Amino acid sequence: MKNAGSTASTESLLGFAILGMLHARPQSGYDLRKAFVATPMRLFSDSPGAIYPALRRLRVRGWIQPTAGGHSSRKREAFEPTRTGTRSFRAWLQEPVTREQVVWGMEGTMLRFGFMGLILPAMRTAAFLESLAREIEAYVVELKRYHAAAASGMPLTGRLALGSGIDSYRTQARWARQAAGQFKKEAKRR
Amino acid sequence: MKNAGSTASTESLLGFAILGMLHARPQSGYDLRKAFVATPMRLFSDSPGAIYPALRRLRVRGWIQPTAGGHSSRKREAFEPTRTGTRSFRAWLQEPVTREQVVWGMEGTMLRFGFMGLILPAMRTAAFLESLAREIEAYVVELKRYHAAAASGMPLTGRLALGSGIDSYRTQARWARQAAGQFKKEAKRR
DNA sequence: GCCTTCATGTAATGAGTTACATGATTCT
DNA sequence: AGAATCATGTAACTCATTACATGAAGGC
Repeated sequence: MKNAGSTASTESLLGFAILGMLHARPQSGYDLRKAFVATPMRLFSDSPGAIYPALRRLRVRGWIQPTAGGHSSRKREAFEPTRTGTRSFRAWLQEPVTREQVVWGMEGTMLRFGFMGLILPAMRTAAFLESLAREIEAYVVELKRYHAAAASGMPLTGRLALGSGIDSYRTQARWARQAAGQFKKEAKRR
Repeated sequence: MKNAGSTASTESLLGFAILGMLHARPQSGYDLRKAFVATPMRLFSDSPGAIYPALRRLRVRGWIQPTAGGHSSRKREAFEPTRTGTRSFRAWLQEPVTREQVVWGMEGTMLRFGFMGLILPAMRTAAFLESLAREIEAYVVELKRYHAAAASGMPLTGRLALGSGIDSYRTQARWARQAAGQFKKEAKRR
């Protein structure tokens, strides 16, 4: 589904998801597969045909490397992020939220937010959430305009679907505003 | 991103989106592109490299055909659904809502709902919404369990992201229940 | 020794993305 | 006539999907 939302480096969303997981803890491809089925990261594929090629891509880019310990007893090869990997990851986390990302689904955006706590200070996270809220609110205005204008000529279900979408976005915008406040407070507190 | 959610016939979500638009009104590839940028269907690609191949696929399957009138003045070739196309479309609309579809994003599901008013009776729509609500609610239970269990070992942002996702799902489930009620009433009224 | 699970991979396929190509039509 | 827009298409590339292949470890 189009791009992961990265302007600079182009890597798939799955790639960044893996990179993020490796920032939490060095893991093997098999570990990642298990995590992808057992956690809310189910959003991502657990198929080896997706994960192992992604791992190779990341390795070739020099973003991850096998852990120093080498594959222990069992033939498991765990990976950890390299320094450039962490730099790329941080850059990805800090990319501005675009309208496109909001329109094409919030998976990537929420994934970024979920990983932010690993390596970004609270202030950055607050800024991210505020830009997210702004983008969503702007998009809601656009959607409402359309909803009002094109109400006729659409089946009832179409109008309801659109209305439900608008509501979801508004809820998410409110949430982002409120969470941003929390992180700002957190940033000041310390 | 994985499948459109069809068990029987495999056609991409874009393909079904196009098929649905053609049920509303015969259109050319160019018309569809314009609609995809100008309406909330922006979710779909407006790139010719996606739409024209999709149109060909649908034509080869015998689901759509050029309109009888032929391309009027300008070289526009409008398409309309065939009888088998409508049958496939109706079958797609009526496919049960699966957990996978809920996990992998509601785009396909909401798209189906939005088109339902075109060719399905209110009773069917109500049934669809109820099965949707059931699936979402079951998934929310799963997510909550994970949220409670894995609260530790996740960064704050991760927990918040998960919590926000759960809230969104709950809101959507409530909406589905309420809308289902409306359609049931509508079905009885006539 | 055999079977299951662990663990990594590859091949074929399908579909979307970007970017370019190609005519036809209307406007000025 | 020349420019802009209409309208359809193709080529190269990327990435995920399904399904299959391979070998090693450990349980019985």
